[in-house]
Order: sequence, then C-alpha cells, then structure tokens
Amino acid sequence: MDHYKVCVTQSLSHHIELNEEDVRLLAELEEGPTNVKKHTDLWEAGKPAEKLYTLRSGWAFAFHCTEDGQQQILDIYVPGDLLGIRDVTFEHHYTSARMLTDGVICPFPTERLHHIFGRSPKLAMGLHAAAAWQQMVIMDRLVNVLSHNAKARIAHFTLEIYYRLKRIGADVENGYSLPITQKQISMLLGISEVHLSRSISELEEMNLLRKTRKKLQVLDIDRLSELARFTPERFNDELNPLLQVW
Amino acid sequence: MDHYKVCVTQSLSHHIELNEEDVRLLAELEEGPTNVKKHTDLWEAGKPAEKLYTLRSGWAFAFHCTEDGQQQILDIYVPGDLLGIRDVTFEHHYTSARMLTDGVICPFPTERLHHIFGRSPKLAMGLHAAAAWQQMVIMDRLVNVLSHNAKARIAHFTLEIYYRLKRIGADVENGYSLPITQKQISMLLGISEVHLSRSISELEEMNLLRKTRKKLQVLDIDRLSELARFTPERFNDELNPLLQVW
DNA sequence: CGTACCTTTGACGGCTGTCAAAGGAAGTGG
DNA sequence: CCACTTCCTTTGACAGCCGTCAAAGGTACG
Repeated sequence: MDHYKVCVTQSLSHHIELNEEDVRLLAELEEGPTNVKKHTDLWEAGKPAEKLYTLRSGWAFAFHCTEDGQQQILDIYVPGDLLGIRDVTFEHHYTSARMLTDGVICPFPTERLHHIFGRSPKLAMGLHAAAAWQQMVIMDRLVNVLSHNAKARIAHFTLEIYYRLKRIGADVENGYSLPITQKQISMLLGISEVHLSRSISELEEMNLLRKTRKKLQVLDIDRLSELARFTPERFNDELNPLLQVW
Repeated sequence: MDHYKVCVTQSLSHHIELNEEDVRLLAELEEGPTNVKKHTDLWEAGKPAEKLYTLRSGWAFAFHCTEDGQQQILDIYVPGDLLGIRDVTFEHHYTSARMLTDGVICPFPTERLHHIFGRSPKLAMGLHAAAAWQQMVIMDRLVNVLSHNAKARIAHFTLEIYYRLKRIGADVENGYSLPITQKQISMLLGISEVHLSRSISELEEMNLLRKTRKKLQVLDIDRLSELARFTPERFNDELNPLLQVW
C-alpha cells in the first residue's frame, strides 16, 4: 500500500513510524482527497467543529473577523499541515479558515477520531505530538513578537516558513513561493503594512533576503538567524523516546 | 475514593468526566504530592523531558534564557494547571520552568503516559483536550499582542488571569493575588517595564482596575472586556460532543 | 483595456523604549 | 528589633521606531 495515498500519514509520519496496519486504519477513516479553489472557506468561527483536514497541496490561513469587518490573520498553513487539531476538541470553531491558493485537502470527520484513540494508542500519540509541535511553533512566534522589532520579526517569519517548507521536502534554496500579501504578513507580525514594506527594503539593502510579489528568497541564512535569534533545532520533531514503547 | 487526592484529575475534569476506574488508573501512575519552595526549578531547557506536573497549589512560569543572561517569560501557570504537556512529546525541553511561589506539585513520569493512551482512550482524549485548551490560550495571547496597544494588552492580561482563576473556583471578585513582578508582566505583554507602569496608572485613573504590589483588582469588567475585545466564552472548555462516545 | 488590488513612498505625529534617578517595600544579618 | 542591602516601582526627559493618512506607481485579473 502506498502510504502517501492516505493524506494524514504524511503529517503523522513526522512524529511516529507508521506500519501497514496503521495506514489501513487511517485509510478507513479518512475521506478522499478533494480539490478546493482559492478563497474556499474550510470552516467558520462559531460553527461546530466537524472535521479536521490534511492539506495535501496549497496554502491556507486561519483568521478572526473583528467587528469592523477586518480580518486578523492568526495562522498560516503550508502543504502537509494538519488543519484544525486545535479546534476539533472544542464544540465550536475558535477561528475561521480559508484557502489562499487552489489545493487538495483530505477531510477527516471529528467523530472518527475516537476510533483512532480507541484502536491505536500509537496513532493517538502521533496526533497529540503533531498538536504539541504546532503549539511550539505558535509559542515561537509569540516569543518573536514579544521580543523583536520589525526587521527581526520579518527575519524570523522568513526562517519559520523556510524551515517548515524544507521539512516537507520542498526546494527552498532558490527562494520559495509565498502566496500571501504583505498586508497579511503585516498582521501575522503585528506591524503595519507600510512599515513592513519599508523594513523589507532595508533587509534587502542589507543583502539578507530578497522579496518579490510572490516569492521570498533567503540570501544570508546565518545573519538572518542571528538577527531573529532563530535556532532550527526547535523544528526537529522527534517524538520523545520515553513515549516510543510500541 | 476522593477524586481530588489524585492531582491530575482536577486538570482533566475540566475536559472529560472521570469515573472511579479512571481515577484509579491515574492514581497508579501519578507520583505523590511534593512540596516545592519558591524559585525551585521544575525543568530546564535542553534537558530530557522526563515528567509533567500538576500544579496543585502555587504559581509557576516558563521561560527562555537569552544569551545576555536575561530571561524571557513565556508562560505563566496558576494552581490546577497541567505543566509540560507541550514539552513532553519532545525529547528535550523547549523551555525552562520555575516556581514563583511555594507550592505543591504532583509529578507524572513521561514514560507512563503510554499507559494512559494504551489503557484509556478517554483519558488520552482528555489530556489531548487539555493541551488544545492551552494552545487556545496561547493563541489568544498572540492575538492580543498582535493587535493591541499597551493599555489593551494589560486589560487582556488582567482578564485572562481573572477567568483562569475563576475557572478553578478561586474568589476573584475582590481582587486576586498576582505573585509576579511588573518586569515579568511587561515581558509577557511585549512592552517595557516603564511603559507598563505608566499604562497601569492610566487604567487606574480610568477606574478600570486597581493594582498594588501583589494584588490586582478588576473594577469595571465590562469596559475592560471592551477595551481588550475579550470574550470569556473562549474559556469554556467543554469537549466536542462528537468526541464523547464512551 | 480598464478596473481592482497590491506595493511603495512621503510627511507627520504619537506611542513606546531607553537612560537615569528617586522613593518604597521586602528580605537579610546582626 | 533595627540597620542595611537589594529589589521593585514610579517619575522625568528625550529620542526613535512605528502607525496613520494620502497618493502614486505597479501588477493581476476579467
């Protein structure tokens, strides 16, 4: 059986080793791949949390709507990410989520999660580890915003995406595509659109990176890492060996 | 059996309903309550993640040490919190953690977690839900920092602690004790110590809250909530009914 | 080809950071 | 119990990073 025909296996294989039986169980539970268009809503804040999704290809983002109609970007998803693990243990969605590009998703109905927990402790642990990994990324982003100025925040963001894409085997050496607007980046980083534009220009003049409308290239990873105090070891997501007992 | 003799039951009972058997299993696995002094280190960044802890009483915090010897506060723990769920799926601790006050903790060895996952899907789900709840709180804090100025951040922080303490049955109406320094609060909120002090004064002049050295009192919860765009429903942590199948 | 959206640039103001010092509160040792 | 030290909080002065407003230039899309 081709493991990667089951979408969620890609996400979980970062954390646990899957055997044939695990893959069979997941295949039973997961719904087939679905094509989704750019701007498709995956879920909406306040609605029941009925599914989680594997993002097989394409980008997506999570957001809040503020009362004045603006949307506050909260999170960004790249191919291979597991979407909605946070929301799915609550009765209602905490965020809304929408596709940034065309893509392929594999839905996984919430109520089938208890089959995972009931029939395969290892898979349950893998899911839990994936959630913990996501929490670490968010924590890392919080630290970034709490302690860095605009240029360092941009450097950190650049490297976070760089390593997340590298983790799923993408070619990032010659720049990676970044299908979000500067307005959206500015919200992720807590700075204004205008100041973001200026700060990116400064980083380009320093020869640290180069950004075009839809692409971002890392030019000097060492100086970027120093500026953002970014250590990629955090992204190593080996499961604690104390938990690997099966 | 008195459920609350097993510390971790208090934390998990927010998310799932525990029966006698669940409590017995947890009692088997948990180590007994231990008194810890103020300033005691619970764990250290980089070291193996060997235990998670229930904080039965007392306050604690998680932090990073920066190269210049400063410490960046990342998270704050109140009585009843489950400490280290994030770290425990990784081989090494991502953060350090230290007691803010004297307290009582119940250690839970990491390697026994697989007994939870192996023998009780419900408890495993409860643990997972507790982790997801913590991630929601962090996300909420990230949104706070991304979109609010100093005064609104302080209002948000005030309310976050208010509702977290209320959730565990503390009396918060007449003010709650807050055993952390303004320097530490300023790091949690991403503003300078000096500016924090000034902004608190402004909030006091507006009659929204009152802060003394070790106490914080909410005076006008409606206006505070409006200022911080804080909606306490997020802190309702009922498990998704789609997952309650046992 | 025209419109809508995205990015850049300029000007200006203000929120916030830094430096410095003073006043309190708490903890320590005699 | 008091003197002393240390830590915490507050206040003032000043600079600067960053937000807002506005408009122009560029790009994508129908």
